[in-house]
Amino acid sequence: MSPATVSRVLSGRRNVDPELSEKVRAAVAELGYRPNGVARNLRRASTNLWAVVISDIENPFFTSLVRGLEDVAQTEGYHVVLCNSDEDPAKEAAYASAVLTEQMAGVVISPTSTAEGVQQLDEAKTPMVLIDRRVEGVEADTVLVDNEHGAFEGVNHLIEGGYRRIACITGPRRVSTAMDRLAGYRAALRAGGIRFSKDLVRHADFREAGGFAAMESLLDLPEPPEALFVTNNLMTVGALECLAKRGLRAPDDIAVVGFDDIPWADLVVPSLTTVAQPTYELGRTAGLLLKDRIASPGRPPSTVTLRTELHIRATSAPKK
Amino acid sequence: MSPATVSRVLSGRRNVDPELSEKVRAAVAELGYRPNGVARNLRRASTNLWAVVISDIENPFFTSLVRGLEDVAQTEGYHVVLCNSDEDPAKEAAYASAVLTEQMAGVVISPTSTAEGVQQLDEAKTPMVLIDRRVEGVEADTVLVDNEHGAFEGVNHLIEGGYRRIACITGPRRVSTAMDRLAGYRAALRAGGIRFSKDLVRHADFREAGGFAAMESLLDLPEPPEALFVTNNLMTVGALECLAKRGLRAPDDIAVVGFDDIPWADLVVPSLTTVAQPTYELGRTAGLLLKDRIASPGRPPSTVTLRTELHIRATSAPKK
DNA sequence: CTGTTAGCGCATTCAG
DNA sequence: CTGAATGCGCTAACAG
Repeated sequence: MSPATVSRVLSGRRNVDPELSEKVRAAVAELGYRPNGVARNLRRASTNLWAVVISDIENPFFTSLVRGLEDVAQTEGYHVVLCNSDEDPAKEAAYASAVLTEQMAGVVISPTSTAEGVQQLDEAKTPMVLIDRRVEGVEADTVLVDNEHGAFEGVNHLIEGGYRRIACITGPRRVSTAMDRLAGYRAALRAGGIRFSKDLVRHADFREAGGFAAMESLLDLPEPPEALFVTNNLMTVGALECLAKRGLRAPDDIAVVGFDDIPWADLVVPSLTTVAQPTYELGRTAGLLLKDRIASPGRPPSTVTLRTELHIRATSAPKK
Repeated sequence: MSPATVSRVLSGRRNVDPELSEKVRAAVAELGYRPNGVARNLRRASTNLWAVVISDIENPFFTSLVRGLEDVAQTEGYHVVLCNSDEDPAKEAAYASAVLTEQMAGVVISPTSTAEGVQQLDEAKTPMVLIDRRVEGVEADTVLVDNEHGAFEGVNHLIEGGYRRIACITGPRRVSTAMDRLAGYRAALRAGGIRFSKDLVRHADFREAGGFAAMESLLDLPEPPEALFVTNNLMTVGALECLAKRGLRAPDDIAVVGFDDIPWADLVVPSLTTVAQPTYELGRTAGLLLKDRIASPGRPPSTVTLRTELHIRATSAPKK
């Protein structure tokens, strides 16, 4: 029997005599034969690996997203390689390089501020899906949430609760997500007839320590805010820690709305009001887009925008 | 110039004339040449991939562990492939099979109850590190925590708080971790002069719903417990949800100690007392063991046991 | 429908 | 120290 026949049977080609096919299967079972995936990859000039490049798997936002992606990958016959960029453009670039040399089939990536790796992959025409953030000058499939609208809803909810002096802690200016959410904050203020004040806005780094420091600086204002909108989960945690350290409580001393849900938010007291993102769906959608991109590389890129959902809990209770 | 020379330069062999070496580097930069990792893998008969097979990346226990592993992998030049087994032996076996056909360099695995995949990998002599759980009949490098001692400390802490009727929700009988922690619970009762009662023990499935159901059944006892020890984080969350649903509060109605920390446990009120595991270190240690195993396959297997740490917070306040 | 053949790109012989 | 030649195991193209 020829190797070609075996190959055909094992790759599930149809044009093989059922009888021969059965003989092959029997022999395979008998000998415990196992195809060599690496050789197959070399021949096909592509692997069955997807890379997911995110800033940190320890952030629950990404954890759930990765889970969604991995579920799609599994049903489509791919494996997911986990890459933590830690928001470091150099690490992102290093992983992009690895994607190319290891001939991975595709990439799902949340770009760092300079998006070095993204550029590299774009030039190499690697199947790629951007998640969470847009990148100027790169035309690629993208999965986002309605950041501006979500922020609007969160801040508007505070305004409806009677708060007017509302601060905002957002992310770096170079990150689209930070700017989109800030825009939603401004739009809500405008709609509520509240004047925007630069003094109540802080740009931090999307991390816990950044949120902590920003909160400190806001509390040290001559006239501290009576409510706060924070544009991601880690900075929200940092801000809450700062409040706890100063003996302040939400919502009595300052009302709080955060972007991104945190695990088991319902259990904690006082429970945190959030603009929740459909994180699992984000990952799942990215996986489906990547699959399509691989199947038809020529197709024009599409952007999918998913909706956020305001989860009203205790920290945003109306002003007394 | 010959391909062999280029190969030698790029793999950092010493025996190449510095001048030629420089010329190669220049040409590589000039032409934007990129070595083909897949071909290298075929030739070397091994890839630079590590698989990490865990039940669910959405469980913070595994998230942090994977982060620790990935950090080691990165410094050692490996990539981490993420595999969610969902405690399903069939999925575990499927991933084990993929590890073999894709010629991955090693595996870090948290075995399911029947450990089908683990057996497969063991027979194939794949470099493998077991985490979190032991497997009967498999001699492999293992990273554990001192489960019995950790459980002892947690339960003893409740006893010292004046509680005597202490229940325990643990995991399946086939999982070593569940039994080790149950043993610690029994030992603490014995040391405290409290009679062990089977009626106060529940075996659930290490998931949220299981913890919820077990809590219900304990609360429905003619004489419900006054304190509770739960042997993992998800079941603890389930138990707390059950309490919340019934309008009961910890520690006033029932004191609670959980195994595994949960993210930002300090922020929540009432904050949860836990037997915390060094999850990042668990992953890091597994990575270091795997590296050593790959370097010297003949070496006898070793087991590393890390210490848990009792984090005393509000839900275990002494009995009034 | 099946067999023969060639070559993917590299690392490793072995000669020189 | 360098170059030429071989083969890792598979699949695609072609011939029968």
